[in-house]
Amino acid sequence: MAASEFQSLQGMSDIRAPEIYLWRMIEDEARKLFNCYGYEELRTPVLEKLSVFKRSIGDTTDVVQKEMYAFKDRGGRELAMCPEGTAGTIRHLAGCGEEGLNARVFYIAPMFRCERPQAGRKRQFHQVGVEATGEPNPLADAECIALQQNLLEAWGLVGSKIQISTRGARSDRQPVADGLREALQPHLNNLCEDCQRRIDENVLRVIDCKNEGCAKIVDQIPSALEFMAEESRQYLDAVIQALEKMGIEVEVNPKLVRGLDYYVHTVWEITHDALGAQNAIAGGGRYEIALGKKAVPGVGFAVGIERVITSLETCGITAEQFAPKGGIWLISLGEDALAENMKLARQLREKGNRCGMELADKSMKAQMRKANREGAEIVIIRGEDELAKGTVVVKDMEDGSQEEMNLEDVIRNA
RNA sequence: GUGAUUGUAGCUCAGUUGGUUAGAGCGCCUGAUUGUGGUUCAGGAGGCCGCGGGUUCAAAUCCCGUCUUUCACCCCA
Repeated sequence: MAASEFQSLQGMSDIRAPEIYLWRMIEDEARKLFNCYGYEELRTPVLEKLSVFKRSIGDTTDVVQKEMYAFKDRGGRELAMCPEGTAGTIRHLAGCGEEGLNARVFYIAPMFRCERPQAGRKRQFHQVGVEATGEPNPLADAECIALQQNLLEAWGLVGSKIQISTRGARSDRQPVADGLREALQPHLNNLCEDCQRRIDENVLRVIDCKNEGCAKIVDQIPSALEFMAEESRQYLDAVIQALEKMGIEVEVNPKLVRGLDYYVHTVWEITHDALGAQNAIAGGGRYEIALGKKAVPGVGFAVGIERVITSLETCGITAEQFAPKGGIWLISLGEDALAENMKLARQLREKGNRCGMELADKSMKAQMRKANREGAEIVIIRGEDELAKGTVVVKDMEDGSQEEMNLEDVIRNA
């Protein structure tokens, strides 16, 4: 709380115990599950050439235009900190030749976006995401969504909703934009200010405007899907059918808009009510990204760890549940016992025991209090008497019982 | 980028119309006869009142700036 000259940056926070226990659970469960699905971990640099993001996410998107940490380094090179994970991943895979066109990778990494912080939005935030490259195939998309659902389940998250839609093939973009514009034209004067601007810049944004008046108008006009080629709609249907076979329910929402340029065909979003205005905990879709000679097709998703954590908390899942517990606490009475206990602690720790002790000469009462506070299950007491006899007193903190035991036996049974 | 909002002890917060040594609860430390925790009781330590300016005899309190917190818009995970 103490604000100082050397405080951390706005929207960037330090993560420590107990909260960190939840982070570790999330990461551990993710790695386990990704292994089951045959995904390998990929760690890409935080910094990339600015062009990587411009080219893949899109030059005109808000993410690139107003949210990135972009700067020139000492050599005048234009760089940016990754605002999302797909671009860097595909930049890597695009350089892997044949192998990169049929890969399954996942990442757990920090992302950076220079926006004003608010609920569920940090300037440094963290995502766990996957990418599976390969030619468009509805089954691949369905499997990716299945993986995502399994992931949320593995974390114990309940109450999330999945919405799905399609952006159609690239060739559908123009007809969709034209079609929507034409349909909206008669209502132009009734749209909100933003939408009057958006109708030219990015019609799709009009579709998901939260303004009530705009929403009503949008309900009256045909959905974007109706301006797409038949094959594009069939592709979405195939994904939905495959999901149904796996027992995964989705809500089709033609108004779902995903802003990044690289998406084609299937797009989806997971929302959770716990979150407030930023209610998406995960988003994904099929894409096509040209960062090399050949465009890399693939499908993937990313989950926001911070947002998952707030959602988990409303499910009653807390960090404390994953806190390390129990262990042994050593109590030393006198300097000799203290020195000997240092040795004992080392031996116990070498055998994998969680073991703590006071390193200063404190009263027994103080040491016992600390042992209790640290949640020790067992306390080992050593004073001059025990030292002389080669024994220790072993106390069970739960029921308060204690007995004198041979030091060797204690180490052997640890 | 726009509009609100916050900052006082380790934590959660009081602090009257500007006025003397800035408070509480929890936590922490020490004790309640020699080497035994979680309960109780007694005592104690601990504060650049976010930071920098200004007004005033006098500022935690009023004014300006700045950083930060939280929230919304925009957009996204």
